[in-house]
Amino acid sequence: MLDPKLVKEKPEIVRKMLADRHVQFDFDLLLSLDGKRRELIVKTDELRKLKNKMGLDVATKKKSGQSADSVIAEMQKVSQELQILEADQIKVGADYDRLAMTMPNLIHDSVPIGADNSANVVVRSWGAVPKFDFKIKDHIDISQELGLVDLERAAKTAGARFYYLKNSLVRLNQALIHFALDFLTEKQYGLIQPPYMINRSSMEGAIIADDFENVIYKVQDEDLFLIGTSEHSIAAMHADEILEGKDLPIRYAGVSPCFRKEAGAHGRDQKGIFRVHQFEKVEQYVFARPEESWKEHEKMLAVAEEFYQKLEIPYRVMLLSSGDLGKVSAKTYDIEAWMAGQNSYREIVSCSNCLDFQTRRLKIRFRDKSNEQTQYLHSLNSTLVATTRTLVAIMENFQTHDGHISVPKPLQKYLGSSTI
RNA sequence: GCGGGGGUCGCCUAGCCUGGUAGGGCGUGGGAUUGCUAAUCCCAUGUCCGUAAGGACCCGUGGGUUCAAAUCCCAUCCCCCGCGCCA
Repeated sequence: MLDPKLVKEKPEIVRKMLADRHVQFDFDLLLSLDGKRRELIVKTDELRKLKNKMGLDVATKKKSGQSADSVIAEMQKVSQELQILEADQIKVGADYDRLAMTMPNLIHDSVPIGADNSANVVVRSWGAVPKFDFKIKDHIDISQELGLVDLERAAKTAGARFYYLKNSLVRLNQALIHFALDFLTEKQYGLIQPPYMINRSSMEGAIIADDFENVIYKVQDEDLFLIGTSEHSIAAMHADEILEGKDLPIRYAGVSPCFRKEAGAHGRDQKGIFRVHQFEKVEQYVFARPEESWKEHEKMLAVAEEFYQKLEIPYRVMLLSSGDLGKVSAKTYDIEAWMAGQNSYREIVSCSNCLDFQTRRLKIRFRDKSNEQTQYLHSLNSTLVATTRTLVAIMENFQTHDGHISVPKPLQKYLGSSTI
């Protein structure tokens, strides 16, 4: 959610953002609702003032033994009038909120302007693309031949985009998680294993309405939703809190399964475990002071890059354009890993600065001294590792001529072997 | 799941029975006083609308009763204690 003051005072900034993002949004309606909303606030406030004054009058009269009947009769009228006006105010307020909650975040100046991902910019590349002196396979073939994934049976029991991991791939999956947690622990991140289901109001803090349709699974008959990432749980964790400035920045390493509908992804990455409804992820989530969030953003990206360098997975860093940017994010870097079997770079990390967009929705503020004005924090999130996609990269890049997989060095100790 | 207790403006707490401006303590900031420190005293310390003056809102949440609700009634969420069930 954007600062209502900014929306009112500098609408041209919002209009430019909407144009740059190429989103449909009825901003004029929002402005007119905002005007109505303010107008009704003033009117009801005045009526309440009158009512409060009369109430006092009644109390004083009664105490001194005088009759308050005429004031009470008058108050009755005012109360009725107020009730009607209040109903109006609630309706307009709700309309405004509903619309305002769907408005995307501001865009940072450094973000390239463009309609879609074709305007994304390569920031840098790391690592040499591996060369093979034999005919390489993709992760589907490799995993089938080594008995590491069963897609057919998963289709039978759960549907498309599910999988049974088997044998050493189960261990490799766990090894990635274990390594990622050790890696972030060393960097002083606090470990968090969050609720995998959260209620609607918490979920609304982290995401925008469309996502409920396209990515989030709902639990039947309960006010509960399966998280699409631990980001959702962790964002809401400090809702309605005032944090102490001395504790900032707060850096969390979230670990959880992630559940995603993948609606609208029909036909893309249909087979294999690249795009699935469920996977494990270790996530970086940071609450920072506003003036420090851009520094933290670069830091999180650097942490993610270091992780893939340790795994020796070649990658490139992309800066997403305005049209490709997620709605809650003001700036996003993706890390795309080289995937030999697909002969291309594919997304494995998304690193975003959401500014005060999420914290404003969730009322997460801070201050240095208890009598100071509170400020909204900035929140940032970045993948450290989403296991299935990294498993794809490992299987494809580390395949050997005899049809096996060599295990990246940092994972060997967790796995207890150097090949699969 | 059942029975009992509870949720008050950063933290603690009074008020609820008996409806009528939410009071106190702590913390924090400022000021006064004081060789220094400490102690003491005064003021400030939530959200929203407003350029401001000012005003409204705020007692877990949502309804209801009433001229008027922190207070009475109903529903609901969460926490604590006991019982039951349970990996």
